Parts: sequence; structure tokens; C-alpha cells
Amino acid sequence: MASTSDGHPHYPTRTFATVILPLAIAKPYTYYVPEVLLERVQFGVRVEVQFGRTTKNTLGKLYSALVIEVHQHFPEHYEPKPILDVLDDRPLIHPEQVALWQWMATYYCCTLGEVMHAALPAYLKLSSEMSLVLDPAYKGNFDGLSAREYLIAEALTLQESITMDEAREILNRKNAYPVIKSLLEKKIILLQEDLQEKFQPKSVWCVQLDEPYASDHSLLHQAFQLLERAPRQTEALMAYIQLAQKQPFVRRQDLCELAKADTATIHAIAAKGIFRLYEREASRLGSYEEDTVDAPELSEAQTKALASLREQLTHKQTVLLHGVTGSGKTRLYIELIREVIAQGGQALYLLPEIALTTQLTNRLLKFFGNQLLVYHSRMSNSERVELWNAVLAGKPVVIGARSALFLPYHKLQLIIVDEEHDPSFKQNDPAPRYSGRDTALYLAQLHGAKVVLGTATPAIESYYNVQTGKYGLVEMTERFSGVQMPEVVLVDTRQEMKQRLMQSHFSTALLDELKAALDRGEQAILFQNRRGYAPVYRCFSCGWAAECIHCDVSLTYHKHSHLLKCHYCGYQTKLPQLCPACGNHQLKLAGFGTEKIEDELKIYLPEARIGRLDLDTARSRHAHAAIIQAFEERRLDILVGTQMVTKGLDFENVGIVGILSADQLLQFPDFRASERAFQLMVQVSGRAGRKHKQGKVIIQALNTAHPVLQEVIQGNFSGFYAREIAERQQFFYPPFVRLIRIMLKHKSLQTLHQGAAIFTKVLHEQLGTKVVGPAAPNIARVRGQHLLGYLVKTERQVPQMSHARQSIEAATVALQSVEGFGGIRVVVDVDPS
DNA sequence: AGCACGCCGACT
DNA sequence: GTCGGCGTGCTC
Repeated sequence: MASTSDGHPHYPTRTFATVILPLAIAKPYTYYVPEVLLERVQFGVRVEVQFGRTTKNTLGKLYSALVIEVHQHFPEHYEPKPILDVLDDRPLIHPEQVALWQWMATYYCCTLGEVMHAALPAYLKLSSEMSLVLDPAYKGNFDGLSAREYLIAEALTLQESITMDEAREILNRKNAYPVIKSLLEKKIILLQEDLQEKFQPKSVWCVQLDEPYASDHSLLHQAFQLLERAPRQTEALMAYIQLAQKQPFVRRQDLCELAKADTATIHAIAAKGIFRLYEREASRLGSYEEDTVDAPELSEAQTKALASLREQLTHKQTVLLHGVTGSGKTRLYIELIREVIAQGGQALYLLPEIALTTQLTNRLLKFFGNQLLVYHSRMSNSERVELWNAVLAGKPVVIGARSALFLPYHKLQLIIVDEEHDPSFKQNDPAPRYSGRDTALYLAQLHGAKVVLGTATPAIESYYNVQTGKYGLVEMTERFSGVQMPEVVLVDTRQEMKQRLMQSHFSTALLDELKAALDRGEQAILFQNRRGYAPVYRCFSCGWAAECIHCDVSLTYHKHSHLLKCHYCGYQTKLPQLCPACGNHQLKLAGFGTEKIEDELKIYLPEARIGRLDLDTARSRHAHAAIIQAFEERRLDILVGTQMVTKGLDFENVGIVGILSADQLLQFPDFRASERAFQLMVQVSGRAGRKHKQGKVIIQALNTAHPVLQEVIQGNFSGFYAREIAERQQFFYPPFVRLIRIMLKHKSLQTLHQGAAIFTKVLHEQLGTKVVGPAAPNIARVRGQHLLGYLVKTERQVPQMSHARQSIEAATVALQSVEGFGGIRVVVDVDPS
């Protein structure tokens, strides 16, 4: 073995690679780069490595790991294993991606593996599966095998290899291992591990002219003569000529369709030497075939706003675009994106997932055509890989939800975060628990790119950053159409109840306005932030209420399925007829959700065509689109819905919007309740207003004195902000501090409390009064796990933040090193929503 | 995340 | 006695 004076004899190249494995483990690992792979191992490629325990009977599992560094530092405390193969010729990522991942792992307190897991498309993360094959060297028969051994051996004579799962199934037991072990010892079978690429390019059959016709079109008349007695084939040849004039490649399928022929006809022509069939790699990403159109001309207000936006972006990284609904923010984005394309850069347009409707994407596709890719959650694994590769190759524009932040940009110049205030930009579970907006800001910084935060209702944090001068600000106060902002009317439902004017959950004013709007041929939207029929099923004799068996929440009655359902874990059950606690017949439904609103509305407005948009009716993307389309095409008069109706929708004929219970929004036990309520009410109000006519909004509330209601009515964002920011300052809430929420979880309440004692001790020692807790959250048990939470309030500065993180880490280590408490899960959520 | 090992109670 | 449950520790 070659050896150098300063090198280790086992590692002659003295070159090592640090890799990230596609697993949720804390740190990167280092492998040895053997001579034969020296040339091909580089930053950003995937390599095949063996990882995990190996014993004499198991080959280690194989993984595709991502190389993030190639270096000469000899690992000191262990013997690195070799890299087995290199899977890519070109890097799959740029250094910016790894930098982003590292920042996310640190900032959001999770492992690099967890970030990479979220970042890479599934088909780029490979792991091997163990399978069994017959040992080709084995010459004997299967005599003398046990019944179980025989089952496996026999199965292997029928199929070449079987997986461990299949072996378990054949043996009908959980652990197939002892049987396999003895078969290995008898040298009847071998184990096999191999890594298989999951992504396969799609190929389609194409047709072209064969020689000599291909190079000499004047010979085509001879071809037609050859087909003279076959009219179907003649037609196919003509169809081919027609298609070939328009497109560089003629798909067999397209040809069949146009010529109304089957593949046999095409093959017959090929057999005569006129056509030649070949396979061609095809994209799964739909291409935009129509001509792109020009965006409408900018209004005066838009021109001014755009100029201001451009000007501020020259000296600020981030500008907040605060524009009322309908002011035409999207039109400005289009302009900015165009400039980026012209300069050869890349732009990312981020939206909350739910706002990624076809309404918006189709509109953008019309302007950008094939320069734009839409990245949505319903994409297949193969499509994701293709999209990844397209961005790697420099695709200029991507529109997507927060996960689009992970795509491999490397000349990113602009990120637009539309609806920046939206809480669904925050990922709550699983790790990385990151904010799409804040991560976008960091990503932009890495690329030296600009960020535009767009919204009609800025987040308190964002507006605070405007006030301190960190962000620029552009305001658009008028609707593009010139139509006035809707008139907002508050209805005191407590008064109406006293006077017995309420009809079910509808005030007279709301019902009258709805009727009037329908008579005028207008449409209406009703907002109720709760799905299902009724959120509580209670015994009015003893007070018992139906609760989930896995979670500490009341069950919601769903009329459609006639079941009680848990909105946290999905548990469902039939309605008891007698109260299980006292045996009485006093069981009644309390409260109301979208389902009940839809139902009761039918009584008061029997003529109206009513649709419902919530998680229950719009579970699939298709169902969601179908409801929106029906409303758009005016096949529905009234749309009842949850938050879903507030996002990313543009309807032209909505005369009236109703908010059924503002109290529900305002009563949330959360420091952000006011902010959320303000945003939701303003956003849903923004759906009102016809193309040429002012719309109307009716807000029903029991407590009409709440200041947020007046601010919503007046569209008074600055008043709302001033009041809210003062409160945040007084009670030490963001943006004046940063919050880190910690949740301990365990199935045993006793273990949880005992463990929490240790955790609390360490945390208090390190952070003192910055820690609030432990306290059981409102919902103290979810999916059978008891919860205990802490809130850490810390200064916004980096050193204090990292001290808080280190303290949490120390407390976690202290907790989990105690026997019996290792099973307590510690979930850390930085900047929780 | 996997996976093996070790310790425990429940039955072919 | 084995089988399978779960808790714990380790992986370059």
C-alpha cells in the first residue's frame, strides 16, 4: 500500500469530504476520497456512502450524501469510511444553499439534516434497501431446512430478490431476522444493498421522416405514392407535414390525435421506410404554449409607486409595499421581475400556499410564459426534481410557497414576499420551524438581492422595521379601478338579540343586505373562522362536553358526515344519544361553524345558490379550484368560508361581505390576537367591491366597543399600529423582544412533570426571569401526548439570542441524559406564530 | 432517521 | 422457554 511520510497508509490521497446525510441527524460526517474518485468528488455533488452500524450479518445501509466540503484535514478520533461512488457530474446546489441551511439550523434550533430534508426533493435523497438473493455458489437442495427457512428459500426460486418487508410478510412475523441469519450461515442466501436513482427522465416517442425523405423533401411525392392505397396512412403523413412545420419535434401521440390514427398506422408507415420512430427526453413541467401578452398599462398611482419602489431599493435591501386590496401590487411585481429577467438574474415570488391559486398563476403565466415556473405542494416527486434542475440551469422566475426558498438559485436578484403578514408563512411542524418571510430576507442577503414585502395589512414587526428605518416604505391607498374602498358597517348582535331580531346567526341588517345584493345580481361572501357545524356538543344538565380521547379539545360536530370530529388528530366518533356522565337527554350543539351557516342560510334565503369553502370542502387542490371557479362564473351567489376566502382571490361581482362573529377573532388568548383579527377583517373586507361600484362589509359583534373594530371600519392602519405597538412595548412582546417557545412532550403526565423539573432548573439558572413557565398550554394533550410549555423572551440581539439557544440546548441535554427522561421530546420554536 | 442491543412482560 | 414491546445509544 502506498504511503507518504506524513500521510496515513490507509488514506493515500489524504483527501476527505464532509457530507450531509439525508437523515435528521445533528451534524455532517467525513468520508475518505479514494484515488479513483478524486477527480469527480467536488462541492455539491451527491456521493454514495455507507452509513450506520455494520455487523457481520448486515451490510450497512447506503445513502446518497451531499458533499459540502472537500479538504485535507485528517479526522482525529475515528477512521473515516470511503466514498463508494459519485452520483452527479455537476453540483446539485450552490454554496448559497448550504449557507442558508446552516443559518436556518442555527437560527431555528434544528439539525442540518432536518433542514436538508426539507430542502431537497425526495427523489434526490436516496437510501438503499436491504434485499435477499440466492447465493449463486450454493449447489445443494433445500433438504434439511426448517419450515421457515424453506419458505424464504422457495420464494427466492420464484423471484430474484425479496426485500426484508416481503420476508416478514412471507414468514408472517415481525422479526424475520433469525431465519435470515441461519440461511446466511448455511450459505444459501446473500444480502444485497444497492442504491437506486429514483428520478427517471420522462421520454416520449417522436416521429421523423426517414432517409432519404428527411434530407430531400422533393422526394416526398414518392412517399405519398407508396401510401396511395392506404388512405389512413396518407392522412397521417399529411398530418405529420402539418405538425413538422410548426414544431421541431413531432410526438407520436400528437400525430395520432391529429390524424385520428392509431400507433399501428404510424408503425406501418415506419415499416415502409418513410417514418422513423425515436425516443426523446421530455419535460414533465407543463410548457406555456400560447403567446404571452403585454401587461396592462400602469395607472398614474402605480407609476408613482413603482418609481418610489425603485428609488428606495437602490439604498435599502427591503421595501414594504403597503397597498390596499385592489391597488395593483401584482402589476408592480411584474415590472420589477421583468427588469430582473432583462439583467439575466433570477426572481422569486413567494406566497402563502393557500393564495397560490390558479387565478394568480394563470395571470402571471400570461405575462412570463415559459420563463416562469410554478412550484406548488401538489407536484409529483419527478416534477420537483425537474423544477430543481430548471432553477439550477438558471430559470429566471419561480412562484411558490415557502419551500420554494430552497431551490438552487445562484443569481437571485429579487424576492417578492406577497401577503407578507400571513401567518401561514411560518412552518409550525415539523422542523425546520421557519418563517418564510424572515428566511427570504436572509436568503436575499446571501445573494445581495432585494426584497419587496407586499401586503394590505402589514405585520407589526414589518411596520416597526419601516419606522426604525430598516425597511423602505411605499404606500398605495387607492384601488386601481378608482372604485372606493368598501363601506364597513358594525352590527351590535347583543342589541339585536335583546330585541329578538337575530335570525339564527344573522342580524337583520346582514340578511337585508344579502337579499338586496342578490336582487341586484351581485354576489356575497360570508366569513366564519370555524369549520364544521358546531364546535361543542354539550349536556345542558350536567355540563359534560364531548372531548377527543387523544387530545384535550372538544369535538366538533360535522353534519355532513353526522360525526363528532377532532380537528387536531382526526379522531371521529358517533354522537352519544344519552349523556355519558349523567344519563340525561339534554345533549345539545353549541356554537357555529361554516357548515351551520351554510345550512341555516338556506332557510332564510331559499333561492340563493350557496357554496362553502373550507378544509372540508376543499381538501384537494381540484375541489378548491372547482368551488372558486363556480363562484367566479356566478354559478354560486353566496360563498361561506373560513380564512380560505380571505386569500389570493379576486372576484369582480361581490357586493357584500359579512363577518359573522368578530368576537371569535378578538378573543384569542394570544398577544397577536388583535393583529390577526385586524388583518383577517381587513383582508376579507377587501373582497368586497364590484368593478365599478363600491362594496359593503357587515361585521357582527357582541362586543362592539373593541378598538380594533373601529380601526377596521375606518381602514385606519396607522391608528391600529400605534395602539398595538405601544402595547407590545409595555408588555415586552415582539418586535421589542424575541420569543422562543419550548414544548416538552411525553405520553405520561408524571414523567413529563418530573422531567420538566430538571429542565426548568437549568433554564432558570441560565436565563432567569426571561423564562416563563412551565405551563400547560390551552390544549394540554394532543395525539395522546401531554404538553408542557415555556416561553423565553430575550433581547433581539445576536449574542443574547445565541445565549438563549445554548441554554435551551444545555437544558435539553441535562434532561435527556437522565435515565427515563430520554423519551421526553423537546420542541423548540423560534419566533412562533 | 434507522438499527441493534438489552431488558422486560406475555404467550405460541 | 421464545416473541415482541420499548428505551437507549451510535452512526464518519
